[in-house]
Amino acid sequence: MPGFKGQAENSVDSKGRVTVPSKMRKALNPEAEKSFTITRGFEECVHLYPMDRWREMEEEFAQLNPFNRETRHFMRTVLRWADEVSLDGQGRIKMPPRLVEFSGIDGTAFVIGSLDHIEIWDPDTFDDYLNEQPADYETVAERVMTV
Amino acid sequence: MPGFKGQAENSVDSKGRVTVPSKMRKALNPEAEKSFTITRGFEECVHLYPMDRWREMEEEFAQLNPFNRETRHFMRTVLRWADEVSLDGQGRIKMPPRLVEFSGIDGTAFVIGSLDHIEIWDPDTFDDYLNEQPADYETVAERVMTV
DNA sequence: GTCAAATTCCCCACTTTTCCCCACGCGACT
DNA sequence: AGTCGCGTGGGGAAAAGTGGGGAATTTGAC
Repeated sequence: MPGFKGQAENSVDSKGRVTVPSKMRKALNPEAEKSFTITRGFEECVHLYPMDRWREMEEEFAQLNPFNRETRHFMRTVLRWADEVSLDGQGRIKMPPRLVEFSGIDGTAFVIGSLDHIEIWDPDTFDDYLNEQPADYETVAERVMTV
Repeated sequence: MPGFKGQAENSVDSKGRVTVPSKMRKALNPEAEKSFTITRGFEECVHLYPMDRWREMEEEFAQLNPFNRETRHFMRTVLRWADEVSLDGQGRIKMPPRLVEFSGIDGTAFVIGSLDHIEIWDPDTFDDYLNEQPADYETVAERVMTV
């Protein structure tokens, strides 16, 4: 089963609904049953995990030590922003208002397929993010992909 | 069975009743039979454990060495604050007055799903907690999730 | 032991939000 | 030119959260 890839710029209507690009919907595992966990990602974006993948994440979280202060801070952040959403008949999800606000989205969402999850950005925020990067693509690639 | 996640800001009425968010109620194991153990948590919050999960915790406590001074202190703290509560027909629990006072809750409760348990905070106290955190989310995530 | 007061429990009613269904427009491919 | 798939918008039904009242049970005092 292939991972998520590609990008799209879709509208976010007044009810906070965003269409999940059809190509990404086709990459969904039937096991996920059209439902996702949506939560805060890194660098002002929102992460969308298909249910089957989220289950695995939960198991990883459950292994962490709850008596460690930083673990608690981490868990509280990931989990309190998390919410369960499902595709409606039109292939859309409803973004919780607090995640719309967090990501700075206003009318338009930039959707990126990212293997096991989908990222949702405000288009302008994503541009800024790209411009902030100190190293160019080739340099980063070399560092990341060199063992 | 999915863990608890998400957040809500629900009212605490004059009788000390708080609605457990419906999404969290749906994540309950039928085995828990709508009853919980409520007790003192860490950092001025209150913890709510579904009965089935609390049973497991009790077994873990029973493994501890009762001839160790700190073990005794730990057990006395967890257990003396603990109380059993159940959902009413509207999906609410009644918070024991001493836990309302302990957490500083006054009219509004901030409820957070945290996998195997639910956390209940005073909203202002939770804000303070967040502001006290020395490291940001990205940094903490990298430290916690890097093996 | 009895009564009064307070607390708990359970039921009903209201308001707001959420969810689900239906209908439309655009573009691409046949 | 028609059809199919995809993305977009709105309206009505259902559910979630909130507040209050009355019966039953417990607590404490006399």
